[in-house]
Amino acid sequence: MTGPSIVWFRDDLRIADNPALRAALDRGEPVISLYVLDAESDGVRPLGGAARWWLHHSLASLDARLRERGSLLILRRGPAERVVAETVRDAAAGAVLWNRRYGEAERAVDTALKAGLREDGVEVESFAASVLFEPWTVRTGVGDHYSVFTPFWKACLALPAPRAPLPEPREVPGPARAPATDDLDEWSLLPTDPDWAEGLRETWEPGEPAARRRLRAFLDDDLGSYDAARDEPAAGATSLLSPRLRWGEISPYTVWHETVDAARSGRHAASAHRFLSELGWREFAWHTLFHFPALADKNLKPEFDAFPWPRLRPTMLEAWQRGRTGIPLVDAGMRELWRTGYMHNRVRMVVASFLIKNLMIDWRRGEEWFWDTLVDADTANNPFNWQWVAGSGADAAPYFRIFNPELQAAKFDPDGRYVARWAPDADERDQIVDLRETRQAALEAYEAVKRAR
DNA sequence: GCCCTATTGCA
DNA sequence: GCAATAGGG
Repeated sequence: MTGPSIVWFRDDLRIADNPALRAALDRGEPVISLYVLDAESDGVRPLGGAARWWLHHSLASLDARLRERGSLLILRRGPAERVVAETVRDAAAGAVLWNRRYGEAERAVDTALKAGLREDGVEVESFAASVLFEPWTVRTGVGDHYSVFTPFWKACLALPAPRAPLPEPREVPGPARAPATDDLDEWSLLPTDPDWAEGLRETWEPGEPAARRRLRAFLDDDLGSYDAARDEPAAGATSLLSPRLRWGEISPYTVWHETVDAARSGRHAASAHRFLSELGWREFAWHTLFHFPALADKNLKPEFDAFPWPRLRPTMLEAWQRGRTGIPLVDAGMRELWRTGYMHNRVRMVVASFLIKNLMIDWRRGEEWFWDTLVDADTANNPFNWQWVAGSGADAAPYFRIFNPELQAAKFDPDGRYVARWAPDADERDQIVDLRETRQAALEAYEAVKRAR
């Protein structure tokens, strides 16, 4: 069917290595780039506050890049299945292209839309773009999915290497008459009353060009120290790519290949290997979500349903959220998060362990807070990693592995630079719980899980 | 991807 | 008295 090609952008806000966009350009018809803000489809999780901030700026950046190339980004809001179908009808489009999603609710939308459009004679095609290995391609010897990371990643690495990234298009010709679009400002994605985004503006530049520069700077300047320093929150040794990958401003294929190239030309084999395995954890989280769609709600290990969470104490939860626990490393992490929409990975593990094991608050409350405050939270990695810390997840830390925030600080922030930066006053506070007593109580509560096994 | 405790070896 | 290490949660 002839007629313009619609590229439905979702978590892939880039023009380089975007197979759906590439396929649209190859059709030779004008291209309509569409983004749908969908808070209505069944089971699709509404974005958190920090995510909305990032999305606003990333969409603005994508629109600017499309305008430089002869078109623009069309914005619509509403349930995606209806909105995309309407856009197809209004534009008399001949094809709709998108990059695949792996959550259950998202797949349901995409599958229904695909069927409906094909019935109307519209070409529909989808592509792999946000994971290096799609969930159904990685199987154990007996055909199961993996539940332990190391064999999972080994199996991935034994598959054919991820394809090379596609080059960035020079032109994206739009139709003579562009379809109607919403005004991005009308979506009110940015906070106004109050405007709490100052720290985010100071910290981040969303958008594809900045994402590419960040990868380059990381590989050129920081890769060498990554393996040794990645666990030190004050070292600045990590890639800071997580939000860029979450929004698809850069593709994992690009990260993969540029990292492999950097390692080939340098002496950073151990660091490159380690960094790629972090991409592997990201893959593992998406695969786990694909096979266990209730990841954000249900314990992956059902015996954890027996865990005796005490009645929620809102003041404890709030002290944690605001960084007022009196535990320096915990407060530093929670304030970094509140200010910047980000937290160093080592500190994420520490604050999560503290919430779950010392405060005995259900991991879901922590997951919700991170969902609302992190710029990089996605529907797979956020719950996956919370379950990992809780002990209820895939290849999780055993429950009895309880982080001691003071020892973690001594080990990974020995000169106290990170704590001094984010929580210089934390030492003056009373600690809201006794680390030793609460650790013991958590170990005793864990007995219920062991009995339920 | 950990922490705690007890024990051992050495001073 | 301390550091290193094993064993177990």
